[in-house]
Amino acid sequence: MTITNAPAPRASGATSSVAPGTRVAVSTVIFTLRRSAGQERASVALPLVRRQSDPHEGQWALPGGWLDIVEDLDAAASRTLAETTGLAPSYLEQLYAFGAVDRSPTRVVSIVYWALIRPDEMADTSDENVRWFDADDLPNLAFDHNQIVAYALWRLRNKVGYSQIAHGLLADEFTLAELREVYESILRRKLDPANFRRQVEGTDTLLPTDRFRKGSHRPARLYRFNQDVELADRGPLGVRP
Amino acid sequence: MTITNAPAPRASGATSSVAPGTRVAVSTVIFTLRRSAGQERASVALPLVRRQSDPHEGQWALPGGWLDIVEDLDAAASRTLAETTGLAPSYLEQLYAFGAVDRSPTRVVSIVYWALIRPDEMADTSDENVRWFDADDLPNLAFDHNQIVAYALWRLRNKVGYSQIAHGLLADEFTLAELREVYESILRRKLDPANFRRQVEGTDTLLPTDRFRKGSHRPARLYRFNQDVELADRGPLGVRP
DNA sequence: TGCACTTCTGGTCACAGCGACACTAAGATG
DNA sequence: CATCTTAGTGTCGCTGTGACCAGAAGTGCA
Repeated sequence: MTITNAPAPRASGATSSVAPGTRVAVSTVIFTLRRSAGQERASVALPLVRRQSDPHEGQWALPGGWLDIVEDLDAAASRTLAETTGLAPSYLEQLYAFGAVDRSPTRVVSIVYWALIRPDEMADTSDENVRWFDADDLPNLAFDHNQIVAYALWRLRNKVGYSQIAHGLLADEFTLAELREVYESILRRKLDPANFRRQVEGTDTLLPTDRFRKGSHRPARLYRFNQDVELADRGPLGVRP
Repeated sequence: MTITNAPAPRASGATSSVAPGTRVAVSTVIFTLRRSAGQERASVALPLVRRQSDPHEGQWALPGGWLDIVEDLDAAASRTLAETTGLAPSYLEQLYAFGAVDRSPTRVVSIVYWALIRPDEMADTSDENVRWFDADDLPNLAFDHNQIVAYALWRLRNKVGYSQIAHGLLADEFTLAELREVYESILRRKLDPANFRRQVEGTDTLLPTDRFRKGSHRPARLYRFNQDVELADRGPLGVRP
């Protein structure tokens, strides 16, 4: 294996012969749901930023940046997310650490997070260099970011089956049809409305309200996520947004 | 939050005023099964090394070391494991990246792996500074390593339910009773032999041989792990030992 | 107003998976 | 040879789930 190991200048006033150490970056795969015109279902979308500098300049890449020396990993991910979308995530979890020697010309270990944000809270970025892409229709990304997104998608589709993360894509109050549509969009298949209702009502994760959503046909009851259950979900680490 | 940020000398000939960057370490939680004398079930055990140098000197800690600049993360974990046990792991997977600012006096991001090795392949280390501990009865470890082990144990007990990792703790050929004992040790509860057989035979993960294990009472058929199935198990990343 | 249509909501039915448990097979032990 | 222990088979009842039916309650159009 050939390794291009171009020395990168360090920010401090070191002499020029300093060998570059391993640097730590933090990137985030930010998912939301987006309903494209004419599409039957909503689709999973994520923001990418166009690289302005040397490695892979001009290509699209995951939002991220260097880890600050006095910044926790989670905080760095939140910062990344805020700088891209201007929002706090409704869900944030560490995904994986990518550190293959040849994934970048200089040695970079990327701690990658994945996050969910609610479509209704989406600030429309007027930034030319930030664009939202369909997760299933991505261009060639910089570095190993295509592989990273594929893994994040796998985790999303996997975790939606046994976790309550779907609520991270909905507003405070929602109908069962809206919740079902989140699942259908992520899993890319239709779910039976009656069976879906039975399953989700079997758990204690939903609190029915006495309000209804009118407008289309028969009014649908609005539900609310049971906050008490949410915390037991994660493992002993308890990653908090 | 107070941060002790003692400068650590860099290996190269830099001037003394170089601020220390974030350093990357790799540690591994290595599990095996051990049957203590008088114990009914085998128990999960892991090796710890006594720290020889400054932070937390004398305390027990997970085996690990600095990430070499031309070394993949997986390779660093394998090296760690070899240096401790002298063996190649039968299972190796990345666990989590720990990077809280205050987890060490200097800024260290630890990429933690967890691994399984077969009890029968255990080389008994005569090293005074390496000792195997019961996972459920650990002393106070250095840094945040108690928390790390707790998380690794959670993952082990979780993953054994939906994955085939139990085979990582067995020899090539084994009886169903031996396989069941692995599950019982990890999950810390008895399993019904008949139901266990039905479940595990329902999958295509086991290949029956025509050999039997004699010695105790009625001879038990020896099984062999179906290698073809193993690969489909992991996600799109496919972490290989 | 009345009828068709859509969505919400509750219910039934058949089937698969699983825990509990009874029972047979076969070698070890004395 | 009788008894004990472990290996392996079969059965029963419960539960969760997919497929599907049917009534409830609105909208929209003739």
